[in-house]
Amino acid sequence: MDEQTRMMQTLAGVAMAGHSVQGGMTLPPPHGHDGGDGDGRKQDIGDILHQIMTITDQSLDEAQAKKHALNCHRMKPALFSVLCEIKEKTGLSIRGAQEEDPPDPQLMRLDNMLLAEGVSGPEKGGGSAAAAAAAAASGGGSSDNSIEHSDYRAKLSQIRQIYHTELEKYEQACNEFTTHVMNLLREQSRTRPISPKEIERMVGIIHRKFSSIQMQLKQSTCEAVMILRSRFLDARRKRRNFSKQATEILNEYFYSHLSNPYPSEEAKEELAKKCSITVSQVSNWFGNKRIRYKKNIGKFQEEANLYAAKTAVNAAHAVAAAVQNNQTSSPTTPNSGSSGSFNLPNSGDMYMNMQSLNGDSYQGAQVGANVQSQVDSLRHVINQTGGYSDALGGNSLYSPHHLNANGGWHEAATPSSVTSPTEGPGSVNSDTSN
DNA sequence: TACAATGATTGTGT
DNA sequence: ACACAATCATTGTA
Repeated sequence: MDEQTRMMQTLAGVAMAGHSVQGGMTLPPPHGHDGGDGDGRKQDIGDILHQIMTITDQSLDEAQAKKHALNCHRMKPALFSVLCEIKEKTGLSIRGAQEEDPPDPQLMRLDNMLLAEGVSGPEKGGGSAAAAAAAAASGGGSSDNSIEHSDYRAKLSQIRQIYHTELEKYEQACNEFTTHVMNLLREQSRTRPISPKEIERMVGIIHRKFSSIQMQLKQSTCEAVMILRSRFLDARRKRRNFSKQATEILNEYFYSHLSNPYPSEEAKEELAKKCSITVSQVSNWFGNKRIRYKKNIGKFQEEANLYAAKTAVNAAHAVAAAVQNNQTSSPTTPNSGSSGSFNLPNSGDMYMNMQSLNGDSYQGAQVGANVQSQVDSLRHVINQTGGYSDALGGNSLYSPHHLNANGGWHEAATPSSVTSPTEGPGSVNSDTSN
């Protein structure tokens, strides 16, 4: 407004000084001769300018009519050239005030995040990559959780779709508005001088306005993604019980390694693969299992029996097969001497026999490990059938003999060093994770 | 709906 | 880095 007023005053001044404007310019058509004095002319020009300035306040029809009248006015070219001249002079200040927009760091951050999340990236690959990255970030790290994250990905792609449609809408609105304004300016350029630079500047302003809206969109999209991530990838919220099969496999391992239920990294991986869960899930499971078992052994007795019996059958087969394969006459009844003792000398001997008889140390170790794991089960079953007193009572037949006085497995492993050879190099089911 | 079971997280100790 | 213990939050069930 300040600029406009200034221009108006300047215009009046120039018109006066240069005598380039002649005659009155009131809407009733002016008289053709140079009859007016200075004051009259000034008054006329003032009227015209006032009309121009107030044109926006009038109704559309009215304004259109006035515009047309002004356009047809014989003084129009003269007035136009004066306006051009003034504009030329004042244009510098406008141009000087204009600055090239620097890249907004916040916008860049949002862009990067959206790209990383696969919202603004390429269509398909981005999403899964983001899901995988998110999975890795959440501590999973395995590729097995793709099924788990399908829901997450579905939601993510929903967000992505909304984001893109909104973005498109904004872009469309921006373009529409820009062309509208440009048309308007072009139209107005017939009545007032508008340089291409000015149009450009106006377009820039519009774009900036729209990009700020776009930034809001990006921000809210980022927020939505973050919420989604916390909802879906915080597994505590989205806990799924493992499949029956998986639980069975884990329990089988647990109860067949009751003396030392600490699967090695390799064993964990193996179990994870078998159960279609992650290694950390296996670790969690064993952590929970150990603690819960230890806390309430009585409660797990039945389960223990079940799995022990289950694996005992396998053990018998495995032992028989191993014995047959090795054509040895080793005893097939592993704990004939087991009277509830913690140490299982036979199992150790068996391993030793296997290894000494078998030239292939790796194979020997494997057989040994298998045998050892089955021996745990066998011992358990035998103890059970042999009648056990309460598990918590000191010297019971089936007691957590593998647990030390402190209730820890680790210390108990020391006296049962005879079983440690089963975890020799190359042992697949080695429990020596420490 | 209350309760148990269960997978995951957090804090602590080694 | 790992294990343990406590705890949380969800799921399954009677």
